Amino acid sequence: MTQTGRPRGFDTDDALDRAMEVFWRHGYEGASLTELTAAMGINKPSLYAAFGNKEGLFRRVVARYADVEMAYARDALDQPTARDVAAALLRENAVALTRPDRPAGCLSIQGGTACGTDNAAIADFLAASRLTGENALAARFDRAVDEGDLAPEVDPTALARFLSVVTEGQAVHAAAGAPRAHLEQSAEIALHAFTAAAYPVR
Amino acid sequence: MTQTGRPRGFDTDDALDRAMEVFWRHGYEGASLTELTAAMGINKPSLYAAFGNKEGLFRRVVARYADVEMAYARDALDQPTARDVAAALLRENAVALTRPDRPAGCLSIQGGTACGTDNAAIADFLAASRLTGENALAARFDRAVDEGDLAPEVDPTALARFLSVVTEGQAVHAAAGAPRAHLEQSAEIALHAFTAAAYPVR
DNA sequence: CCTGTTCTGTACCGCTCGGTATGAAACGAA
DNA sequence: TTCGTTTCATACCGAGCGGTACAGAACAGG
Repeated sequence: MTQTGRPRGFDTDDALDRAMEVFWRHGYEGASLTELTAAMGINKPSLYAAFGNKEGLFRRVVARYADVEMAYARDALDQPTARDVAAALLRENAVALTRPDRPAGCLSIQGGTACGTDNAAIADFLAASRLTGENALAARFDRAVDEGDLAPEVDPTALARFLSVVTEGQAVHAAAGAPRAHLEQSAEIALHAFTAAAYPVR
Repeated sequence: MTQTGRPRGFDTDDALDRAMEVFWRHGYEGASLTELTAAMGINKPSLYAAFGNKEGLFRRVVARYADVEMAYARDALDQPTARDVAAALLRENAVALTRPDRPAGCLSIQGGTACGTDNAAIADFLAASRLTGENALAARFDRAVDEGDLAPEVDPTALARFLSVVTEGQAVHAAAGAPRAHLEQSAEIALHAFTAAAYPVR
């Protein structure tokens, strides 16, 4: 069906990328519609027509963030061994959190760890989004047990949880201005720990 | 000097504790003066007379939080060895983040990881507050090197940074609703990693 | 008692927030 | 050209924000 009416004057993905940077830098509540529309180059009615409301825009932004900015986390799952998965994840995480052309830290943490009473749904949504990644990691380690890469006595979900904790801590540190080298240093120590826990007999 | 005038109708520390819970739960920006004064049982003019303004109140709250709620972190530094310090810190951290009579997580993270443009000073203040703890930890590990507890080739600040990353990640996880057992599980894995990094020759 | 000082409660300020009514502008179809 | 449809820009809405003016109430000292 050919669309009728006046054509949209902006590209949706471009607008989402501009909005992403604002949410990333200021969080859900800290990002005002004034600042969002200014960054996106559109007016409020256009935003509401395209995305419903502020929360709808945020959810679209987070979905795009997961697609584009978190690709390295999905790619890490393709590594051949559990140790390689952990290494790729932690190292790429340190790089992603300190990209000079992006705000420091992670949208999923910066976006809404602390939200007002009414916006508790935002914090829950982000927590669920992070949990999805953690579960994917646990599933990958389950597979590693099946493949004989990990010993049967190790707990795949515990390993995934530990890596999730470290990546989130890295994000907090990065948002506070920690340089990439510091994060990489911590990543290597965490990797030692992961190896010790994942390959106990050695 | 005996004070003149009408006596204050509320206890400062009690009021700070009530305000702490509100900031802890909703963050700096998410906590409105209406909610704060309601929880503290006072009116806005009393708040402004006693604490200056919202930011002044928050700084007093954070100072009290560090004194009262973070005592376990200072106590951990008194452990005899670096490994015992790390163990006490990580384990007590897991407990503190999931106390049933407190909001989940940590005020220092929940309070203001993401703040609006004008309140960037709040995020910086909290980051500096966390860095103080990290530096105290590094100083403790420096001492451990001097005492021969840690080998000269280990990097005390790197160890402190790693523990700081883990505790902050635990705080994020706890705020998302993770149970205490999950945090303790991750703490043990991190402790393995710490031991491997801190006592390499072994 | 009266006076000076400090605190308390009410009622209010300007401002910004998220969200919207409205009419003009820009297209495809006929 | 005219129409139906969709998006655009302006201007506005009620509500809640952080912060304050003001007058009365509660104390100590004289």
